Amino acid sequence: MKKRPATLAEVSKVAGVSRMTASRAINNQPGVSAKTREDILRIADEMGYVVNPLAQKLSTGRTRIIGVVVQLHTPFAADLVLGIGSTARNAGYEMLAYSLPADDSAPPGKVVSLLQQITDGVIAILPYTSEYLDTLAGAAVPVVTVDTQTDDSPYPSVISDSYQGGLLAVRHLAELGHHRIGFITGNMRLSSARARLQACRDSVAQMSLDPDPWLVTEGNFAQRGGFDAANQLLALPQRPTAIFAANDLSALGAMAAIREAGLQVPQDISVVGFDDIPLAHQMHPPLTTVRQPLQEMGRSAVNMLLPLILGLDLPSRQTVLPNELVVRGSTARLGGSGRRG
Amino acid sequence: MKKRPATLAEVSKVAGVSRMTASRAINNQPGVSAKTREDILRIADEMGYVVNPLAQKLSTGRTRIIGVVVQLHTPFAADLVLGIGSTARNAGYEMLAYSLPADDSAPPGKVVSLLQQITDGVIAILPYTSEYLDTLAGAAVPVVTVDTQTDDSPYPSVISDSYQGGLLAVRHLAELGHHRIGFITGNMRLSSARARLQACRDSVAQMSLDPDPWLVTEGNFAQRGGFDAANQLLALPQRPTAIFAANDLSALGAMAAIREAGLQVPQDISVVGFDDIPLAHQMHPPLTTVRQPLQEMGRSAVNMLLPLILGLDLPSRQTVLPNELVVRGSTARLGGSGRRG
DNA sequence: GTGAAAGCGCTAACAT
DNA sequence: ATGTTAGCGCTTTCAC
Repeated sequence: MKKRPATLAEVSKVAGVSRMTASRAINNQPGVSAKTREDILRIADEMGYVVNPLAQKLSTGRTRIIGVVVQLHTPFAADLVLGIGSTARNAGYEMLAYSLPADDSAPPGKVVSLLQQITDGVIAILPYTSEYLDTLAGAAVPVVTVDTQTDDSPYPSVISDSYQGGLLAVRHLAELGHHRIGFITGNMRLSSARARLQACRDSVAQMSLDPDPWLVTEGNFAQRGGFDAANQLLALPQRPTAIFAANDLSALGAMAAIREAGLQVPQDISVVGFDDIPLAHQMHPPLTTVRQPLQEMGRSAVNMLLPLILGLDLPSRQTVLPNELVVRGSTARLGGSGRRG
Repeated sequence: MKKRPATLAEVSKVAGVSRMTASRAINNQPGVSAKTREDILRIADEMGYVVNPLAQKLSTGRTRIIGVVVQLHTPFAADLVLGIGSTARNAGYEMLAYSLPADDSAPPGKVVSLLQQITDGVIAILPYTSEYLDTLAGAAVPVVTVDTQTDDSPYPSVISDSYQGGLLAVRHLAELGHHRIGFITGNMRLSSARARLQACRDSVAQMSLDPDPWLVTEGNFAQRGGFDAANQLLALPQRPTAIFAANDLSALGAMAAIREAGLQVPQDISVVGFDDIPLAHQMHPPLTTVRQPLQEMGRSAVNMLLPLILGLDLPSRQTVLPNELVVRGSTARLGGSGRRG
């Protein structure tokens, strides 16, 4: 227990060379004879030597660590971090995550400066309410943001295409024969919510679906909002045969409302969500939804960050990834009695 | 963009004092006149100065950062990390998380040495299959483990009391009038699974429940295992009126099996799980289950780690936290037709 | 091919 | 109350 790790100086001493030679050997740099190098490597290994990235950073400014700022208890966090971590590792970087507290209480400046002193670059996955964005501008290391909510970050960023995802959802319902489709919006302050709604509007026009404005109800991306909005839809003189909720949480709320009204999903009403949270496929029936490619988004973020770290220019400041429709049991052909058709 | 953060030397120069004086002022150490201190702090603030924890570590061996090793995509991770993070912050520490890859591919040695060079102490939340434990023994910084699975870590650790939790579950069912209770075990390699089973056995004996050995079926902590085990139970000549599954995933599997058999939860069979995963309260009916106090476990881990960091002795090497029964809709009074009684 | 010197940003220990 | 020296572990630069 508690034995200090070996230092370069110790290794070089045992090997009978200078620290520099040892450093060169260990970092695979030229200027060391094959034999010397081999000896040094063997000794270093025996002594369990591992470079101290901090000392390295102090000296060279690099640690080969990338930092992630994220609220870990957020539904998207796990998959994004997974994508980031594995991609980083493949590129020879390690990843360290800083989890923002739920209450926005951590001084943004502190977090960023902490991270930039440890890492070579930062990927920020930000709660949309945060003012961290401003602080990021002053960072000494490159920053890439991943945005699951607003779709309009001013920073080099990775987003998914909410509009395209909305299209996917509505088209799926239309193909099942639905033409009276209710829509539950998200928090309209977020551009993702607006994009999803716009996709609906455009689809309604292009596919000549029922244009009744009452079919658009306002949710807030929360379960309760979905529940209330669905109840409004169900109370319409002519209720919709399908509902597209702007996110899965709203969709769950909607399904609850539908059940409480004595109706069945998907027999009486089809429901589509957006996000594919883990819960989605565990529901009864499992939820048809639009999935953001979270792991891919994480990977893309790393792939944008690495060139920046090396001081290279970025081909484009924004990577937009397409969403994917995941068809499950909550949608069925209009009038069909079985699952889906 | 990209402006290097201010250094202590720069601040002290502007303030017209030596670096030491500035250092003392900024670190709230004695030996600086009130006025000088105030000036320095103001200037530091204006210049946006923040200590470089790496340099600090190099010099003092401390960073006031604690590290967490965890698989972030694991169900318990989020809550544990939340508890760790907030407690650490309250104590004036920051938290950085290293996420273990799913495939056990990260060389344990590297991870630990990386972390110990950046942090003052490490909290390890380990996948039970890992050999990280061995490596932790050689760490240069104190290590505390949080164990949601095995209940028997050789390190200073925080665990929850599986035996007590099992008692809670069975007693609840017994109080509802059930005396023929089926049990679905977990992966018996894990002591948590063994403790939960033992709690059942002891309860059966003490509460004079039906001792039929066929009522104990083997699961594996996975949904599929729960499904299969439940089918065995349902096939018994005299099937149980209640099932206690060793974790929520198994319980979900069991509920699916029950539904497929044309029976209803809780009217025909009550089901209790263990863990209180987020899904549990979203099920239909929502699952009655035993909850591990994850955030508290995180907090306890920090509270164990901090004294160790300061070189103090620990009152006890293991903190055992009680679990809590969360009664929801999946359990009902035997014979009662309504929800629960 | 190898080594000595200097410095990254900071602080403990020892002056003054 | 303040400053000076030395050194944490490493690498860059320049000399040999």
